[in-house]
Amino acid sequence: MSTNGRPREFKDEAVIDAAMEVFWEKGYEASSTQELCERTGLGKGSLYNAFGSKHELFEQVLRRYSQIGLDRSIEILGRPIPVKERLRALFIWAIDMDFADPNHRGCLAVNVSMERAGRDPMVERTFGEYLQTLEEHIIAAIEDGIQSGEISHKHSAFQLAQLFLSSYYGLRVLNSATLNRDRALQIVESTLDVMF
Amino acid sequence: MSTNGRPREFKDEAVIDAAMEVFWEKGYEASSTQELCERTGLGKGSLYNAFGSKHELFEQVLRRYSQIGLDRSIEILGRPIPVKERLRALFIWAIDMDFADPNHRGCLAVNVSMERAGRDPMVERTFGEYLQTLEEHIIAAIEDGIQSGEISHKHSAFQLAQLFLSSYYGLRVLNSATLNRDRALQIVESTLDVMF
DNA sequence: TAAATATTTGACTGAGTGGTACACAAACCC
DNA sequence: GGGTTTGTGTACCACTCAGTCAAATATTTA
Repeated sequence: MSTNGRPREFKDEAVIDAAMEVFWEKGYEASSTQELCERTGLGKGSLYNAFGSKHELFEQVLRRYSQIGLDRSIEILGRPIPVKERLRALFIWAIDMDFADPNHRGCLAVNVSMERAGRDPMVERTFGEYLQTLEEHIIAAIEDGIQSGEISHKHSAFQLAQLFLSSYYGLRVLNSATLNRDRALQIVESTLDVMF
Repeated sequence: MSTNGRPREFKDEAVIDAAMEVFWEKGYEASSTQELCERTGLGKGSLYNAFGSKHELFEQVLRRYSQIGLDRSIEILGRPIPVKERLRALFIWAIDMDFADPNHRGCLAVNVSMERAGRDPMVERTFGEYLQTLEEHIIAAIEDGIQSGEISHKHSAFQLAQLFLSSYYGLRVLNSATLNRDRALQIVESTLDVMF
């Protein structure tokens, strides 16, 4: 094609990961380009040359975050254990994430979806696509459980998946305010207990 | 006490309501003092004289929002109808709020709790207190239902209340991304169906 | 009317914002 | 080596941010 120029001194992936930390801690608005530069190690010129704008960098961060979360969720939902245990594992993984960081920064995707609800089509689209894919996998897992007889067919897989998803995200909202791991685990048990 | 000076030309309540609209649309960070002044009709001096800082004004907004929501929730939970219908009414009221505004701004308290999760003790405290009070009233309503025989005592009121609350807030997260009223109503029916 | 007090106004501050311009550096191809 | 291309570092841009302040104004009490 064309001759090469000076090679980049960084890997895009590493920069996106570093930027992710900033957006995760501060949210979108409160993350300044200056801090983004400091934490990624890039100068402004490099950062803007490579990513175009704060918002485009943010888009890549959100896509990567969603992809990682989705990969992990799908892995958990595919484990060779009872479906109820897979759903419990998904809950517990989320709780571990919520309480892993000392300043309980929660879930980046949920945080920014709420922060920018109704004003950022990119965020709505990205989070919406993520949700749809996650839902499909949850429905599939529950359907497996119904077919194998593990789960009663009193409710449809679709109904149960919806209940799971709303409870799953509600839990994370509650975690941001109540900050109590044991309480979160109680909610998980209640939810699974009522669902099955 | 002391002699009066020039009287205020505004009612605090009206200013807080106007500021609420701004924070609701934009979130905390993205609401500028300038827009706050324009929409409240106050000059900067008056606003700072009366409320001290953007953050203190925000605190009053959040308190007022929570109080209004709590009053309404308690009213709904006290209606002389079956408990299941009260919980359904609470769900539907929330959905109506989420979809009332054309740019679906959602729930102010949830939005800012997520936006400022882990970085704003005032928000955590205010939302936490609100949640605790709401939970108490939901538990009381469900206990009524259990005692009257409307609800089976297969699960405790505490368990069911937790499931309701997580599903309730999860629904609002999902609403911010999927933007589909019918879908939200389906989730409500699924949740109530599985719960009872 | 005059003193005392509280509120309003809007210009102003210093720091910080996202983003740009451009000189310079480092690679490739001939 | 030149010529081209791309990346980097930094000074700089116009603008916005939250917050301040002194002067003007409106009220009550004396």
